[in-house]
Amino acid sequence: MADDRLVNSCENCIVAWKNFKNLSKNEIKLLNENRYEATFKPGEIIMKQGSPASNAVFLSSGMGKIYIEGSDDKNFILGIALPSQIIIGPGAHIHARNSYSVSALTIVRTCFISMEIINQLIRQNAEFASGMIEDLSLRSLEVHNKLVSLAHKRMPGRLAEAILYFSEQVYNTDIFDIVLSRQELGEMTNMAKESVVRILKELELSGVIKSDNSKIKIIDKEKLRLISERG
Amino acid sequence: MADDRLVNSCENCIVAWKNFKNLSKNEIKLLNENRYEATFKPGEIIMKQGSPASNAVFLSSGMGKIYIEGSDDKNFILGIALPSQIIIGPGAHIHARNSYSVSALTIVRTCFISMEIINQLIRQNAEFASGMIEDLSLRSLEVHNKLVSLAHKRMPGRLAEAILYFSEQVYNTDIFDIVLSRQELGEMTNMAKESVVRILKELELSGVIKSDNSKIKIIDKEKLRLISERG
DNA sequence: AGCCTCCATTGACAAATATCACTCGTCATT
DNA sequence: AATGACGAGTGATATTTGTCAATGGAGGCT
Repeated sequence: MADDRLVNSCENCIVAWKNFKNLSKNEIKLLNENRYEATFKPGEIIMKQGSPASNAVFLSSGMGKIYIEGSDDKNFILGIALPSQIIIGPGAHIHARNSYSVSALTIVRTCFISMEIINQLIRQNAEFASGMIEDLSLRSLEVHNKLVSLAHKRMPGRLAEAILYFSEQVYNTDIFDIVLSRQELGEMTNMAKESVVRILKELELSGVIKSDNSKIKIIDKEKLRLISERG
Repeated sequence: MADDRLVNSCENCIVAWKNFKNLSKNEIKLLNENRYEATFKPGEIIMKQGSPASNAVFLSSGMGKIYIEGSDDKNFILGIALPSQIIIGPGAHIHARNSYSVSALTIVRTCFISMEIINQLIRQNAEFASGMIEDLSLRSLEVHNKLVSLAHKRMPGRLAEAILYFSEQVYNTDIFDIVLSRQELGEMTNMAKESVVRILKELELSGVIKSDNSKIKIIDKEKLRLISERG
């Protein structure tokens, strides 16, 4: 039977979650036989906050926006979903509900793997469980950092931090086309879109970055880092 | 050999972490033989942010303050450490450093258990590992909530939330003596101590609570909840 | 008793940030 | 080519919140 899936197999997948390295051949096979692919267009919702967390999601290509939906359309963007990560909210292990939503920013190709399989692997493979703990801890640390950032930094610091995030965690270059609108950049740094615009301009005037519409170029990374750290 | 420790044994400990229920008799024995007790006076530091996360801490009595130390003495209080919880930062599973500090608010009696033991148990007991994942997830969810709260709520909402937290998670009653100073209440809700005072007064004037120095009494819980949720 | 320190409280003011109202492009659709 | 929707950008203004300075009370220590 021909397999017309986009990703041939978990075994040789080059964007597999690092923790899958801890699985045996048979366990990988189990994964591979129980994964489902789907492709999303920009704007489409991949995972919906509050709905049953029945699957873990993995991106094989593209970028997603991970965000918490608050009341009155006030969203908070936690970060960008990328390949090689497991996308699964902390709620999955508690009440089996998604703790956040994920929507496609570009064309996104995904693999879905049932939480039943994931939980089975956790129970039967201690190294895998450890890897899951590590991943959860890492996410937790990131959220801790966000918390401190929100609590202690003023707008320029938070925006500088976001720019560094995109440069270092998402694009791995100092010049990039940012996928987020000013509005979304505001939802990520907790500021009004007008403030994003103004502070972006300030950063440009002080020679730290160059920003033209969606294009952002970091001119003085050290200064940017200083602004990010000083708050 | 006489054992003069305050807690007789992990086996019949009534404030044990719930996940220890997943351990076998032998594993409990291992815990019990490798735990160390210490008593702290108010103000003393139980766990220091940045220092090696060599132990998990458990309170057998008293209350602690879990806080992140930012730059320039700007702390952020994450919550109150209580008995029956495991106190261990997410950093322990990543780079073996404490992600936050914990200091005693009252006289605190603690058990320390080495991370080596904890990690060994994670590796050899899948149920225990699952329980650890659950705990981490729960903490993660709490921090997510804090994040949304900070980002979307104004001061009265955040303070109302903190009061409800103390009422429901810490004291389990509607009238209590709060252990935190106004300053610390501010560090928990991200507001200046003067603002804490002012909003406490507003809440009192609108008949939601009664507050006299450290004594807080919730008069209208529904209204308080409304303020907390509406932001 | 007198002194000292810490904390709560208050009022006046300043700083940070949001909101509103509007203009201007750009791009897709008719 | 005209229309409309959406996002970027700008200036004026309002709101929220922090900072500063000062006062007073409670408790511990000499």
